[in-house]
Amino acid sequence: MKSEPDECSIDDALAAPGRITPWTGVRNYQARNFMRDAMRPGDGVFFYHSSCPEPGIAGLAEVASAPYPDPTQFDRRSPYYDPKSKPEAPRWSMVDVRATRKLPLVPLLRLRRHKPLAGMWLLRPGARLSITPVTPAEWECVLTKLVRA
DNA sequence: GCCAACGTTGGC
DNA sequence: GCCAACGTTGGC
Repeated sequence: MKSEPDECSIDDALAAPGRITPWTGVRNYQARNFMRDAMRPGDGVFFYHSSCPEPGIAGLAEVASAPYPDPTQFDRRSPYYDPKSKPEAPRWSMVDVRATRKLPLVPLLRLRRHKPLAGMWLLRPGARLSITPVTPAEWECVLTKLVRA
């Protein structure tokens, strides 16, 4: 899951009450579908820093709730307000995320150079999705081969 | 700040 | 349902 460290860094997420970050504001259908249809409480999450001087995996987290409607879609004062979404048929879902641990940064460049990860959704050419799936093999690979002690 | 890639919108 | 225009993302 991508987060701009200016908005919410891994340090911010670890300092939040209960280490919980409500993952509001996703307004892309494919990313929403991953949260709504594929994520389960306890699933592992790479906390990725994007749009910053050193993009890369900055920490670990886990899915901490079932999917539920994102309340910001109904909040007129929110930048994520969606006038076309109705409370009786919410358009946007979210999950809560619990930060578990900060990692020595695994830079995007190192991910790209590691051939076994070539198929990772995050690394696909032109990939912009803020939420992308990680296979068990990719998870293990990052943790055992790329995280410096 | 640039720009390529991609998603969304809306006219037809 | 097509497609051009536009907006956004995000690495560089």
